[in-house]
Amino acid sequence: MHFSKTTEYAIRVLSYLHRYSSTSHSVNVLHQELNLPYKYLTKMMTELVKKGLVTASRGREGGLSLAKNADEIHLCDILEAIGEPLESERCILGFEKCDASNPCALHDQWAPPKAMIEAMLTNTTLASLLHDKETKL
Amino acid sequence: MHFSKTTEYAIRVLSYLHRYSSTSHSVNVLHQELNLPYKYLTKMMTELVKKGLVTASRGREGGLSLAKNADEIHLCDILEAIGEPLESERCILGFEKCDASNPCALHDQWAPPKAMIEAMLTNTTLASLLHDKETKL
DNA sequence: TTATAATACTACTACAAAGTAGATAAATAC
DNA sequence: GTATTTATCTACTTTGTAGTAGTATTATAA
Repeated sequence: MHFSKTTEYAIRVLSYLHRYSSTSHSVNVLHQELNLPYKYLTKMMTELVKKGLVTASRGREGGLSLAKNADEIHLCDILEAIGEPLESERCILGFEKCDASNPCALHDQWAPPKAMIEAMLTNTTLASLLHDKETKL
Repeated sequence: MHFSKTTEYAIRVLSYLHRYSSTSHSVNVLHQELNLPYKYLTKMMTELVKKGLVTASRGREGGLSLAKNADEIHLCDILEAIGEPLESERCILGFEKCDASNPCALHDQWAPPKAMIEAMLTNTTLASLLHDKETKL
């Protein structure tokens, strides 16, 4: 009942890119500032570039920055880019088909928390994360 | 953002033992009825016996049954026995220390869904799962 | 043009969860 | 007592995620 490490990393990196969006940042900087494994980060960022969430520029003064406005990037977009999509149709007990007409034993009990998680992931944007206070990334 | 396979299996098996609690059931029966891998199930059930959720009796007419009343077994007890505890203190972004006074970027947004999940897992008992209708296990 | 700072690629290792295989031990019906 | 049915133990294989290593490629500042 938690995010994958990769998802944690992606959210933190993209939040950082948004918070300090006046310039681009190299993988090395992200590695040091966020204390994430360098090599793993390069792979992940390459993936986020391919998925269109991040733009990369090479050479001196190059680096990474958000490819869209922060209010256009929802948490669910990040999960999807990482390969951990919402799976809103996925059954909590692992059944192939599970809905109100043919529910698993946990279907009804799981519905409210599930709806709340999905609402949070679809409504929360990068921009909305940093409004009130300085938070750690 | 999902349960481990082992947790899924455990919930299903314990629900089955409750629903058909008039008798005990061998691992082989559970394997066939619930379509779960036999050998994996034997390991898991041994663990649930050790943790005190299930009683096992050997020999002919032996098998497995619930060790407590179904209204005394909460979902969180199952998760804990399986080794996937609630981790209510665990930060959604993986930080060691994360609370209201020193929050991560997602702390506030995650709080409501988190509370709902925990309430569901602590309030739901095996007995409460099967009240209204026949559900699949 | 060239040194360099950066991304991008390919292949490997480490570890835990999931699943498999075979042998052993206990209880009971007969 | 014995055969059978059952749980239990030890060890192995598989698979996916996380993380590491080295190199190639690209862009740009000087």
